Order: sequence, then structure tokens, then C-alpha cells
Amino acid sequence: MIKYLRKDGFETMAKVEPKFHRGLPDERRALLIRATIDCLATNGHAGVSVRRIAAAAGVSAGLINHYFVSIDDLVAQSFDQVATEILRKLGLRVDAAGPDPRLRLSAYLDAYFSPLLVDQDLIRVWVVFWSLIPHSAELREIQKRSAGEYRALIERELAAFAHQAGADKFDAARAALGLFAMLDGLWLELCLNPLSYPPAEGVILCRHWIDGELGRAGMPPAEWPPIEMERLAALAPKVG
Amino acid sequence: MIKYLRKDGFETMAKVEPKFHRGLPDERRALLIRATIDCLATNGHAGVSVRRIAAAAGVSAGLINHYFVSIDDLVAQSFDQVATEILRKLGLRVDAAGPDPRLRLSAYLDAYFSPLLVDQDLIRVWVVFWSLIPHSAELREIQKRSAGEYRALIERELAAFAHQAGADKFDAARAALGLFAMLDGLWLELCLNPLSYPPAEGVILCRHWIDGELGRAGMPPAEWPPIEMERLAALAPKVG
DNA sequence: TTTGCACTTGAACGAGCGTGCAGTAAGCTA
DNA sequence: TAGCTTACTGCACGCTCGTTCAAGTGCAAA
Repeated sequence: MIKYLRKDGFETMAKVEPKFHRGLPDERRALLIRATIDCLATNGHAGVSVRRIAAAAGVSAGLINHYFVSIDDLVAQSFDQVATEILRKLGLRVDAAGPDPRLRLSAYLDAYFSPLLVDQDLIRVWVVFWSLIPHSAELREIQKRSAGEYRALIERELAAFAHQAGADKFDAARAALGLFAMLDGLWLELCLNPLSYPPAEGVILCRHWIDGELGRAGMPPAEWPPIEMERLAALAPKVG
Repeated sequence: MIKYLRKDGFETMAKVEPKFHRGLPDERRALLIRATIDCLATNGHAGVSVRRIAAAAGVSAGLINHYFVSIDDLVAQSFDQVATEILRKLGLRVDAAGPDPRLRLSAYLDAYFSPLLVDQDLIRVWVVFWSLIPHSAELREIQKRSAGEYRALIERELAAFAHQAGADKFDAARAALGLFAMLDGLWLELCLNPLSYPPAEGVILCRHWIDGELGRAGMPPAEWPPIEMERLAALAPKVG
């Protein structure tokens, strides 16, 4: 057995643990952003705290100002990360549904009412970001870009769906704005009060909206796949 | 001219101002709730502060704990007040439209995209409440009740509208849930980013939703009144 | 005019906040 | 092994926080 010589001159059987680890900048930043998201999920607004975040990340408070110009900067980058990650996962769900526009759109709706998005941790984090937006130009910019990307994703899928159905008069931009709003409103209501309506009802309402806009373009309602609750409730990783 | 004798024995021409005013409990509570709402509108989450609220109300910090068991209690009662007040004003707008269900529903939609609700002060206050809901049973209860009342109001107007149109198959509860969500989502998006779409577009989207649900019940689309922007932008008092 | 109630103040308390910075030590380089 | 760079720590600073409470004082009743 190797014996280690401690600085004080005494031999010890225990390995001398380094007092801290020197990480790569990108690793550190990712660690702190993750800790911030966890903190917001646990403590809400009170989680926006250098000391709490540092404790959650297992580093000293001073390190945050070493990697981020301020706590607000860290929060903004965390918002960006959460928004980007959710969008990416939504995209993966849609792509996993294959090339059929009908199934892709259906997968998109299902995902919105599955644990991927209906997640107490996610809503707790998200409402904190929302509450900060009116007081931060940086957050406002991220919200603007992020909302635009969500709408663009919906619009793309809606347009493909309508095109397949042969509806050329279909106004995908308008339908996307309405669907995005309805999804957001339903998601928020369900997260704030999980018993206010069954998640499958949310899927039905969104299908109604799409069918209505199709009908307006002269097309018959879509033939939707059955709503399978186990598909809806499919295991989903947590926020981030 | 009457001369006043000051405590220190010196005469003075100035009237001796009372050091403070003794208010009635209800007046004081109303004053503090109003100051809280103002503080949240100005400072967001940072406005949830005994000292700031007391300063805004022009009283000492200690007075808050005299009338409210805690700052959280005061915030909860403020949420209740804002939610109740907005609902009341929406009801007034609808009633002002007269007895015709079509005009009442139209007035409701217009109000949602008018300065009555699309108000930077209101959104700033509201998102703070939302962000606190997951961490307060009291706020959760108020949100639950309040959302129920909003939905009930919409459902009543939708049912009357459908009844007039002769649509007996119309599912008012379902249509109300969808309309409520769409309104909430559109309102939020517009408040967070006022340039994301023109307010009149929001009215159109909601009308589309109602027409779609009517069509599903076998009825033709409603004959909507023209959207007058000046009506939409009608002067509206601030939150509370 | 006096009395007494209770509304109101303002100081005090301990805790937590973000940031700055001097000093420590990890880990690569020579 | 020695030296060097810098990631990292941890304390100190001046703040603000919510709550408590003794003392002060407006005001109406006596």
C-alpha cells in the first residue's frame, strides 16, 4: 500500500484530496448554468442567489463572478439554455415520428402535454424567467428569439401538413400564432393547476384548432391518430 | 392669526402637523394592497419588500405586520385584488355591450386586446404572482378560483351565443377552455413582446376559434362586427 | 380637560444578499 | 524538481431583508 506524505510531515494511509478541482471554462460554465436551473426549480425566485447557486454547484461564491459578469448574466444564459434545450427535444420528438406530416404534427402536440413539458420543475423555472423579462433587455431578447423559433417550428409542420392535404389557401403563419398561443395557455394552466383538465383534452383542443383552420381553407378535418395516454405520458427527461 | 404653542415652549406661526394619521383598518389595508401592486409593477420581484411597499404607501415598515401576518399574506391579498378587479372590469365591458350575445362576446374579445389588459404594469405584476404560485398554497388557491371564474365567464357568454345561434350540440365548456387558453397565450405573448403581432390579429384568431367550434356543432360562422381599432384601444384605467 | 385605547413609528436584530480582492494551490511546463 | 500561471477559495464589506417590540401619539370617549 502506498503511503502519502502530508505537508505537515506526518504519514497517512488516506489519499491527500485536492482542495479543489481546476475545470475547463466550458465545463465550469455548464456546471454553473445547470446549478442555476436546479436552484430556480427548487427555490423559485429565491434561487436567484450567488450563494445558493454556488452551493448547488459545489463551488465557492466567488467563482460565479469569475465566469459571469453578474448574477443576471448567469440567469440570462440559463434561460437561453432551457429554451434551446426544450426546443431541441421537441424537434427530436417530431423527427422521431417519421416523415408523415400528420404523425409529426400529432407527435408535436403529444409532446406538449407529456411530462417533457408538463413538469413542475420546468414551470417553476420558466415563470421566474417570465417575471424577469420586463426588467431585463437581455432576457427580453432571448424571449423574442426563442418564441420566434417555437412559432417557426410549428409553422413549418403546419405548412407541411396543409400542403400534403392540398390546402393552398391555408395561412400557416396565422394558424401557427394561434396554435402557439393555445399551447402556451393550456400548458401554463395545466402546470399551475394539474387537475384543471385532463392532458388528453389539451391535445383534442389543439386538433380542433388545426381542423378549424383547415376547414377555413376549404379542407376536411384531418384524420388524427388515436390519443394513447401511455404515448402521451412517455418517460421524458427533466428540464435541460 | 392663531398662534400655536409648540412643545418646546416656543411660539410658531406654522400649524403643528400631526406626526401621522390614524386610519381605519379597511382604509389601511386597501392602501397597503394598492402600494404593493404599484411596487410590483415598478420593481417586479424586488418590489416584494416590506420597506419599499411601506415607502410607497407613505407609512412605516412596521405597519405592514400590524395589518398583515406577513409579507406573503399581503402579496396574496394583492393577487386576489388584481384578479378580482380585472374580472369585474371585463364583466363591465361585456355588460356595456348590451344584451346581444354576439356583441357581448365581441366586446369580451376586444377588451382582452385593449389597454385594459395589454398593459405593461399589469403583466409585470401578473408574472410575479405566477412565479410565486408554485411556492405558496395560498396563491395557488387564489389562482385556481380566479381561473375558474374567468373560464365560467367565457363559458356563459359562449353558451348564450351558441344558444342564440341554435347550436345545441355546442360544447361550451370545451370551447371556453380553449378560448381561455388562447386568450391567455396571446395576451402573454403580446405583453412580453408588443411587436410580435398586431392586437387586432388576436381578436381575429379568437373569432376563428369560436367559428371553428360552432362549425363543429353544425352551425355557420358568426357574423362578427367590424374590428374598430379605436374601440380596441379605448382608454382604460390601469390595473386595480 | 383628562383618560385610555390602539394605531403607528422607528430602532434593533440576525440573516442573507452581490461583489471585490488578497491569497492559496492545482497542475502544466521546462 | 522548480517555477509559473491562473483557477479558485474564502473572507470582508456595505447593503437590504422580514420581523419584533417598546415607546410615542392621534383621537374619541368620558
